[in-house]
Amino acid sequence: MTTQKEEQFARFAKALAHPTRVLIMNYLVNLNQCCFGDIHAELPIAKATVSQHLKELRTAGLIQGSIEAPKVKYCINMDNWVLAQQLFENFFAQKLKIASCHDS
Amino acid sequence: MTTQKEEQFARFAKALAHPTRVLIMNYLVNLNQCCFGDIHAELPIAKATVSQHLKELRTAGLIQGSIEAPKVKYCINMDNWVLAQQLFENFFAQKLKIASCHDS
DNA sequence: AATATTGTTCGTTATTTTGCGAACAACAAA
DNA sequence: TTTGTTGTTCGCAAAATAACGAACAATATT
Repeated sequence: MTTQKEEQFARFAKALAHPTRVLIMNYLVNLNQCCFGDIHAELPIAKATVSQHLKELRTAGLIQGSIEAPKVKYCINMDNWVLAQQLFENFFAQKLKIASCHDS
Repeated sequence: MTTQKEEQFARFAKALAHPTRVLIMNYLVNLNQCCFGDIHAELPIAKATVSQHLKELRTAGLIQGSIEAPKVKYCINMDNWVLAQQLFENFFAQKLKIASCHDS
């Protein structure tokens, strides 16, 4: 069936499968520091929802957070960022052997 | 809020957010032709479920199918494959400005 | 015309996701 | 010690996803 690589790839893809989470990732990539409040301020949604999206990104390993009381600082998880980058690069690097279909 | 690019990125990511769909994509990338039955034969799941996954990939624009009675031939959608490739490449090409956090 | 092959669609069930407000926890500040 | 700030967790509701068998549709074959 599916390989470990495919499972991991799908896990990363799933974490990125929501516009809000993509926005959060883009936001984090372009900052050298930011806390929950900064992220929440960027979004038109309740803080409970923001917290939940952050949790999913954290669970997927794409970000990490540390407590700097009374704030919580978030950032990209370097190791997994690189891993995800490689997985997606490999995925799209595959040479297509297509005799393209018509229609859709 | 979220941009069109982010929306599209999330849509592609969502399509790739399930191991079975990743497997289907990898399978299609490496063949120059294949029909529903070939894909179904690769998977340990009911054909109704396979059909549903194919539909999602089709809706997301990553694949396309054409009828070659009585079979249905599937292949990668070139245009959107390239688009997705670019979106993911741009996403991961962003230079990180990280003062990394600790913990997780 | 009857039958077989190939996939899709329908209807159902179970699970997960998304979103919110309210309650809570942890710490800082007054 | 009381109050304020900052986030997380809880409980809930609505919607979407995943999976299946059965029924169906379209075309080949006999």
